[in-house]
Amino acid sequence: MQDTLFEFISKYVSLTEDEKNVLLSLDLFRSVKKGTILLKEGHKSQDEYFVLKGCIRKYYIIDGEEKTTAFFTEMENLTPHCAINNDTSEYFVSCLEDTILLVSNSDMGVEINSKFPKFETLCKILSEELLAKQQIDFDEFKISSPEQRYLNLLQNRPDLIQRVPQHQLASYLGIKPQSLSRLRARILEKKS
Amino acid sequence: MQDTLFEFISKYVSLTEDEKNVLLSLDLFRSVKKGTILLKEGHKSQDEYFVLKGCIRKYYIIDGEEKTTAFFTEMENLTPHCAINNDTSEYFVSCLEDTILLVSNSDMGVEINSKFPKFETLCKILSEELLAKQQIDFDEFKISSPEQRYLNLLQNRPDLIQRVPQHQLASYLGIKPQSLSRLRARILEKKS
DNA sequence: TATATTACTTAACTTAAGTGAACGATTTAG
DNA sequence: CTAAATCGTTCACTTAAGTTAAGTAATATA
Repeated sequence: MQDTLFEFISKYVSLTEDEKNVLLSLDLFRSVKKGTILLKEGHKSQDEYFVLKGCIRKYYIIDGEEKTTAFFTEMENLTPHCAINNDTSEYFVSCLEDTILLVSNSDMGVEINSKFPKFETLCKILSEELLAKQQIDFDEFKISSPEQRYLNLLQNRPDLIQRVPQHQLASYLGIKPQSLSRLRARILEKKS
Repeated sequence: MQDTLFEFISKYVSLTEDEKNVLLSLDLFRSVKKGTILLKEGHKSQDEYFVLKGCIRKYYIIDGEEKTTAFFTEMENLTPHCAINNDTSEYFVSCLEDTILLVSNSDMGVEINSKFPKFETLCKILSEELLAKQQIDFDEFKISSPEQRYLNLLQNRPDLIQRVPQHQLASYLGIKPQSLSRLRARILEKKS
């Protein structure tokens, strides 16, 4: 598991054995069972999550209804808004599958940065990349219809469609589960 | 005009007179007329834009139709994706009003960083803030209907509704201009 | 100033999403 | 293992957005 992490990091910055050991010594790895809620609405937490294996999900509860706005899978990072603003969370984060996470917080960030200065460079690159990716995703969402969004997802993240329950996918696409069922049926009809 | 810039920056990092002079010496200020196209689809550019006064707009042209995905007004920054990836742009950027911009590119970034190290800190804070803001905006967009999106905009950015043409607003809300007209009429009816 | 173009609204009609309900098929919990 | 709850699909019906077209107002252009 550590190896996948080091492999991922080495795409961005080179790592010495010493630096690898620093990372390991911090004991950041956590195994969490499917269904575990990592963060609850109204709660405070400084933790941020980097997914090594598995899938976590971010969702709001509006009028008693879950609204899923994001999934994070292998090598994706979720830094909850409340951790940045030192505020209470507006949303939930839970595990969709048994998941292995790297859980860090800003205290650790300070420690990591002192022992491992490249870490700051890494964070900068990752957050720039994330920002760019998010802008594109947002643009694509805005300019697409629900059906186009589903087709895009099928192209870009076919794994999600397999591993995520339909009703959560629907909400992620901005529609109701029934509409997603119908939309899928419609697409199949068109093909034939 | 410089004063508004310094005032804005001083919210994040303190500025000495020397540093102010460094910034001014770089000659970053540009006045651009309404309608000017700053970036075209298919073109390359390293420039990024910080709006001091006025409004710029980011839009795609899909099947000959403009799809507006963002507006940037006073004290907001647009770093085009193509400037990060050194790629050709997928979208256009144009001026909605006569606008005063701060135009910078990564070459200047190097120069600024050497003469003015705090600049890096400033950029980091701003991009973190922007990332957080974008995530919230995206979430809000996903969990809202077009009507709710319009009402949110009315709450959060009433200035946009005044200064932006309806058909661009519509596309920004993810709907057609006719639907926006109808939606507005519907809201007025409900109120009475 | 006259003319052309563009912007906004309204209307009628079409298409797709929301809603409520029903039905098996899974999954979960006792 | 069984009962209960949840999930996914389908249906009929409602509501809202897309489409096409028309008309008026505002703006830009010659």
